[in-house]
Amino acid sequence: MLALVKSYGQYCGLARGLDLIGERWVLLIVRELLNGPRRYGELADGLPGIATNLLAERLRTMQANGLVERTDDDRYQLTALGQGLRDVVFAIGRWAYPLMGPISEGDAFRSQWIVHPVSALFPGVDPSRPELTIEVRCGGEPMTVRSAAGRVTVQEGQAAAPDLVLTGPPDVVIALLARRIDAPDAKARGLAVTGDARALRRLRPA
Amino acid sequence: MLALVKSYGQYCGLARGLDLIGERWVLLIVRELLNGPRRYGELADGLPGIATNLLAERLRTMQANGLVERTDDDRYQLTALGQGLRDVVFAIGRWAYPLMGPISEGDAFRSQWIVHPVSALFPGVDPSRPELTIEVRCGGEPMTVRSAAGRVTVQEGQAAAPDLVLTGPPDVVIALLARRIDAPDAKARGLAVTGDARALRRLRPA
DNA sequence: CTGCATCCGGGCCGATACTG
DNA sequence: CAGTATCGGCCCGGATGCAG
Repeated sequence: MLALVKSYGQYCGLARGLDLIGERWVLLIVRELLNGPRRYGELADGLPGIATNLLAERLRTMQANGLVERTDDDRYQLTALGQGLRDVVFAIGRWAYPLMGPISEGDAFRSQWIVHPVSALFPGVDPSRPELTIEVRCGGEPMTVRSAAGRVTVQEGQAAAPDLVLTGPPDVVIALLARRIDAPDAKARGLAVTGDARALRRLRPA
Repeated sequence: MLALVKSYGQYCGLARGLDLIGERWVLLIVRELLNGPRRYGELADGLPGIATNLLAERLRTMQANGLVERTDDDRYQLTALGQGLRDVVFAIGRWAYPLMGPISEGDAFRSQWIVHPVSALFPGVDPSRPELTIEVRCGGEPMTVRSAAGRVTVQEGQAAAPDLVLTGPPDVVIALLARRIDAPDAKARGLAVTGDARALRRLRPA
């Protein structure tokens, strides 16, 4: 095996982990694959800014390191080891979230990027959560947030019969779901609401 | 400010976080500083393999990004934001720990690197933990693991009157503390024990 | 001696062109 | 669609210099 990646050569768990995930783009590729298996072109689209040769090389290295494998239909998916990085991705996201300002002009955005922050807002199972289906439109493909049987899931695609449709910038949508702002504030910041926004209050306690 | 670091330019919490901590060596510098303020030379010693110019440049960037600040006596220490990375460092360590084999010849090691894995073994407060002081010698400066008032702490330096002294390779010491192996196995793998190793059983439930 | 700065060779990154 | 080939430039790593 070619150890192309420069190892830190330190007997330390953090250093060993960074030998596998410390290179540029690796954790962002993991972010995309945490939502399920993806084709090469889908990954390239979800990683604006990556060069095609780098994506190919990273996928090869991640495969050699046991993070990624190919499916029967030639898509890429995380191995069990790769799935274990969910906690790492969420830990970094939680840490970085407070220092995210409003979205700026030069920032790229993909609608699937709201899956992790929204999932983090509604962890685990809470039977007191109401049945609720929300369609979110932040640009690109619409996303569906569904609360059912106490569990909240986020999927790509529009909802069949949403109770609520939120259309606007991603930072405003997330702030509203997190109840850091209320509906009038969100509307002042560019959000359009179809349906009864008061349903959100029962989804997440203040 | 000069944004020297190449940003991913993605409106995503993970990408924003990696803009600050994704560069090589940054999280390892955080690892060192999580144990308290350090001088430049101490950092260099705790980061074998780093080039001196890189350490200086990283510290400057981390200071500009609000992760690190200087103390009155010109040492480096983490800001509140930098301290928040403890969860990230631990998440990566937990993930990577299972894929660490025994220490190999080319690996560098520093005794302070056992602080995080040992701390992770004994989280929070547990009143049922016995009062116990263990001196650990894995090479370099000895370390002291102290269980007092239900809380386990790890510090540099030897203990005044340890109940137990463990001398041997770091992987064996940690495996014994984690109770993944027992005392006879540990001795077979190069560990020397002074005192009654049975005291460890009360420190951590099987 | 500590705490960096400078210099240099090689490799990685990023953009583009190209191919089955 | 799914990569491979190529190339300029920047970053990394190692050695050395030097000021307080």
